[in-house]
Amino acid sequence: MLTISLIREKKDFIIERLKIKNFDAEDILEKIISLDTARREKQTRADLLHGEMNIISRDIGSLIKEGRQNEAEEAKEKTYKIKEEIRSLTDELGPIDEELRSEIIKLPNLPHHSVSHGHGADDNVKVREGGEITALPEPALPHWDLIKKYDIIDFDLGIKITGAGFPLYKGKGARLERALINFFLDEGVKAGYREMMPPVVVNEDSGFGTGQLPDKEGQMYHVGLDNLYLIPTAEVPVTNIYRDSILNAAELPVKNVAYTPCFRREAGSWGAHVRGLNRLHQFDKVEIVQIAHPDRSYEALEEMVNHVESLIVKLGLPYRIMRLCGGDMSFTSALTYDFEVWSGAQKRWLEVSSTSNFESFQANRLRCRFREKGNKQTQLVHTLNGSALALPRIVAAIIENNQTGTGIRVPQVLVPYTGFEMID
RNA sequence: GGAGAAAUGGCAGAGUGGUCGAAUGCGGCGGUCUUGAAAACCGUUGUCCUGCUAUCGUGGGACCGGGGGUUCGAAUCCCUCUUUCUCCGCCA
Repeated sequence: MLTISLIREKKDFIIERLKIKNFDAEDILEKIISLDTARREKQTRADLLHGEMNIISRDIGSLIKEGRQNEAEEAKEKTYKIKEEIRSLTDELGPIDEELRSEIIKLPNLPHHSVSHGHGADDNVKVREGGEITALPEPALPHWDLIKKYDIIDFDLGIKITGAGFPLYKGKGARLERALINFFLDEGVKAGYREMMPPVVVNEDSGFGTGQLPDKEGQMYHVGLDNLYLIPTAEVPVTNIYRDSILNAAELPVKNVAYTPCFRREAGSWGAHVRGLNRLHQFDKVEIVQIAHPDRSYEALEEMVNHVESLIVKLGLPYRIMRLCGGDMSFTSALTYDFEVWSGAQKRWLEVSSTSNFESFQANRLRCRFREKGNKQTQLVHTLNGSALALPRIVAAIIENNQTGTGIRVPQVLVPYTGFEMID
């Protein structure tokens, strides 16, 4: 959510920046500014009347104390009209506030100046790449065949238990999954992140705080009876730790890492490219989250990008890092890097991490601020997060790229975690 | 799930209708003293909205778990929701 002060002061700047995201903000901004003006005018008037009321009420108090009943009654008479006026102002104010809010949350975050204009994935900019794409023994099997061949992930049983998109990990498949989770968490802790294990269902306030609600309501599983949501990412609970809080500048940056299962309804997004592990309703992910000082949030982003990259390098997967163009970026992000690994048998790049700086966009919704030592004023923090990493596509790439014809070689860094070198 | 009690500033904890944004203590910050530190003493100490001011500031308003109500006036009374605690029941 953009701050109202920015909207008031930099309307034209916002219009220009949002063109990068192919978003026409002009009409919304006009509306916001006129609503805001009306709101302030009425609020000021109401405050003034409240002030008057406070004075009269105080006087009535002392009049009664002094036993001057008649004068007190006269003063009461005076308040009735003022009270009524306040009430009608308040009644008008409610809908204005509501509409103002609903308009403001329609505005996406402003993209960072390095973000290029574009309409979709084809316009993303390759920042760098690494690893080697090696030839696989023929016939190279896609992961959905390999998992059956070695009986490590079972979609049919997942369907039986729950439904499509809820796989059952079996034997060495389950061990591999757990090994990756532990490896990612350990690496995060080594990099200075504090490990967290948050709830995986959240309330409405949390959903709103990180921007899933109200616009992406249909993407989350909703527990109607208790009005709770299954998290689509650990970003939601972990960032909401800091909702409604004021941090000391000295505490920044706050760095947390968390493993959670993630739940996504993925309504309407099934198609040709989502076979097997490519898209699931439930999957495992380790997420890194930082709360940073605004002056240093891009350093933090850089650091996070390097961390994610190091994980992929250690797993020995060919990868590339893409800077998303305006059209492919999320609503809330100011700058996003996507990490893609090469899936040898599918012969395509799979997105395994999205690492973003949200600047103050989430912080404003979260009301998460910080204070510089010796300074009275608070200002909004910057929030960042990134997958480090999302498991299913990593698993897909590992088992496709490391197939030997007689088995699947486990990456060396994982062997201490799995306890075996081959899946066969 | 049943019965009862409670929710106040960073924390502890007063306050049961009238200058209460809120006593007091602790903590924090600034100062005096000291070679330095501690102790002691003095001062200061929330958030949000808004007006004025180039700035330090300063005026007004709101906020005592959330929402609603009664009243000229609510931290204080009423309703409701949420949460916490105690007892009982159930239970990984």
